[in-house]
Amino acid sequence: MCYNVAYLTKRKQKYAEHHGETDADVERLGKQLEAITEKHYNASGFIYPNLLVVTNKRPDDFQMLTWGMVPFFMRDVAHPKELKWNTLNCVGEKMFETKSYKNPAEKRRCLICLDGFYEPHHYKGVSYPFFIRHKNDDPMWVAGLWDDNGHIQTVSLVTVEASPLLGRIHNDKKRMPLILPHEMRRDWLSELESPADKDALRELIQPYDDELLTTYSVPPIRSNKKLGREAAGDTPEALEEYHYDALPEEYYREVIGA
DNA sequence: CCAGACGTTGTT
DNA sequence: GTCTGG
DNA sequence: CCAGACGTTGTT
DNA sequence: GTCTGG
Repeated sequence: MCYNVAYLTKRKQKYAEHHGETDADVERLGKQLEAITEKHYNASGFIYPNLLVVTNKRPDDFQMLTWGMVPFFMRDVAHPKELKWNTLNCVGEKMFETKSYKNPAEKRRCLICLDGFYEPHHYKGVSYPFFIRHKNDDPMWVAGLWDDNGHIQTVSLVTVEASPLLGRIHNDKKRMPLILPHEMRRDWLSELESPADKDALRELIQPYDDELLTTYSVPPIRSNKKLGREAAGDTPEALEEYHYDALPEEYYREVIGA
């Protein structure tokens, strides 16, 4: 889906430590995070939550932007829910060519800071939610595009072709968020000054290294009779591994590759 | 030319 | 604001 | 969340 | 009234 995410559910300071270059940076970023009270165990994009981001305009600050990008030219739209089309995700491979994203792709990129994200796995006509995070629980730096139409600052999450592991999990659409390797995250925010810069940026649009990820099935976020389990909602339970008897043990191993 | 779109992939 | 489709 | 739909699907 | 889809 790339429509459900978790952030700030664990030690806030980790985000500051990962992004700050100096001790002073880390301290300042840490203070910014302390001021942020919003966090989500499982937020659906369709409620248009705020996301924790670092933009190219302010690469050394955390900010909260509304999920669902409202293009700058939609001057009379006050909120993404008023848009007539879906801007929660942006297909990374096409971002320079699409009308709504081309401008943000060139000038307004950002990092979305996550603990992890959810993808649906389809088995015998039923959809099972899986959570994906770093094996070592590091924060995830996901590519985003942002915009400002004079009323609201908004963000779209960039997606890319799925890696082998994510393709087995998200087995109908085979897409995943564009997760940036930690050492590449600031490259996503760099200014484009030449065609070569644009090519370099395009090079970042790759599936992530599966070796760094772990994934497991979790309870449904909303009630769903087919899954035979109470909904977890946006609570700590949403992140906890939950085994579905309908999915054979052997099948789990094949999918997850464990 | 001009009206209309502008986007992506979930679930209950 | 800019592209697409009729 | 909230606007919009709310339905079915023949052949020898 | 309740489900679906964005």
